[in-house]
Amino acid sequence: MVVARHARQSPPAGAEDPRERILSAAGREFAEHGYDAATIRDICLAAGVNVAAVNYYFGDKQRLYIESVKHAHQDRVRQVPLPEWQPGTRPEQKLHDFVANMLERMLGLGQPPWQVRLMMREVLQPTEACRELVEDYIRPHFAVLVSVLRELTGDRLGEPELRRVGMSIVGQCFLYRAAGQVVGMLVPQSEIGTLHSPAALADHVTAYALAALGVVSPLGTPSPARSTRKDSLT
Amino acid sequence: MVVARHARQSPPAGAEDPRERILSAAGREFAEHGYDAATIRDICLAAGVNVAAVNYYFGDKQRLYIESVKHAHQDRVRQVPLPEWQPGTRPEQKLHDFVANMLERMLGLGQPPWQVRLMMREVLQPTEACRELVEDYIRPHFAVLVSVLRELTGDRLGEPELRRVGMSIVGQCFLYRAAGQVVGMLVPQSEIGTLHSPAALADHVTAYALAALGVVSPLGTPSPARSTRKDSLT
DNA sequence: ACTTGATTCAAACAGGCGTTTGAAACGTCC
DNA sequence: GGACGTTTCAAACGCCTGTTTGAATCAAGT
Repeated sequence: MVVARHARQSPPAGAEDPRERILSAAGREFAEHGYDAATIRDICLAAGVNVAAVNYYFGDKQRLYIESVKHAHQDRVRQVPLPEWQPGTRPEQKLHDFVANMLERMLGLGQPPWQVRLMMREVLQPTEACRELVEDYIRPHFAVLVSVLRELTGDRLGEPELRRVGMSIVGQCFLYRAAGQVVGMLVPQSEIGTLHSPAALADHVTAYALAALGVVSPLGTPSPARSTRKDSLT
Repeated sequence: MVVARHARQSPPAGAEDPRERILSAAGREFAEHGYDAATIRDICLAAGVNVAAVNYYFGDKQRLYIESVKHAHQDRVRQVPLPEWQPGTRPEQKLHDFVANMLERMLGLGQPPWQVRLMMREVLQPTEACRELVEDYIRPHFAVLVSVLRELTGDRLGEPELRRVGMSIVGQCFLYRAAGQVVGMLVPQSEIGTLHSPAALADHVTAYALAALGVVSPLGTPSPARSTRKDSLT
């Protein structure tokens, strides 16, 4: 009956903290199988705790889910922060960096990104945790994109049009994240490692946008213009 | 033990055919709740048949799922066929028609498109039914898009590059279908009915592509060029 | 009228699910 | 050492799931 209303009094809280272990295991399971198919028993087995631990620490499955989404979200923000630029950076470079950053975050070859898979589920079929995710994580990123586009276009386009262009850019990256397997079926196997790699896609999406906005000459014209892929931050 | 291996001998097969009713109800339930969360009991209740009917007609839940995906797919192909153009149609017009057609099919205000939701699930998390879906349904559509793009660019771009541009176009539409709710949170409420309506999006995506390919002048320039939205097939 | 096969149905089955329980184990203070 | 609040555990509880069963119903065919 005692519903564990107590601040954790082990401030170091290493990987030994059961609560942390449950959150991590739950995130992985929810990301892999979805809310319904993921079972508390599997989560607790992976976390090395008793099945009753979930009820003890989180109350029920739904609250565990919400907490694990927020936990993954915080992890991801810490791992891949928004890019920051020197004062004089040219906007073309900023756009390329932003797109490369977003693709790296979405397709991230760094580590098996179960956090992204979990958040993707939230985006595709929103639950209660979604609104928080948008406000804390997605909206700030999108605002940066729009501000970069504003820098690129001056005052030729209004804010609503800039948002629409921003959606066009995000959509291209989103397709590869959400429907990657289908893309892999439509494109010859030899191309997906080259023309559709994160780096190549960053070049393409950036060039596509810059050409559409008239900053560089159109795709396929002899002079591919300047500075869209000189050097990145890495 | 008799596993119902018999051709249906009621060729008229109106809405009274139990098999058809089960397929339709199953499609709706699977589309709404996903494979795991959808229950055979709910499906049979909606179809007005006994729970044992699923086992009788389809064997088990998984085969019912696969059959219902294919059924929805066939329905959709019949409802929204590929656009066909008069011999002399200009490629800019073709691109606009294609994009408008794809958006109409995805966001379709025609009828509550549970068929699309079901297929979207298959794309986002492929099962066995996915490969068939790609070969029969998605690949032919994509081939038409690439051929239109080839018409537009002549031989300035190779086939691989054309595929990548095609993905850019599909991605923009896909975002609105798959992540529509998040888009609705990022964009002011007043804009989603106007600037982000299917018709307006078709204009935008087409103009964005044509500008990037150098067919028309860039976005935001005084002369928006000619003929990108003269008239459609409807 | 009787047989035969296809179809429907209510009821039950075994198994997995989220959740609860009550007691044991643990650590920490007086 | 003993008392107390926190944490862990094995076991069980209902409930719901997909599936099976065996009899009832129906529609011809002979």
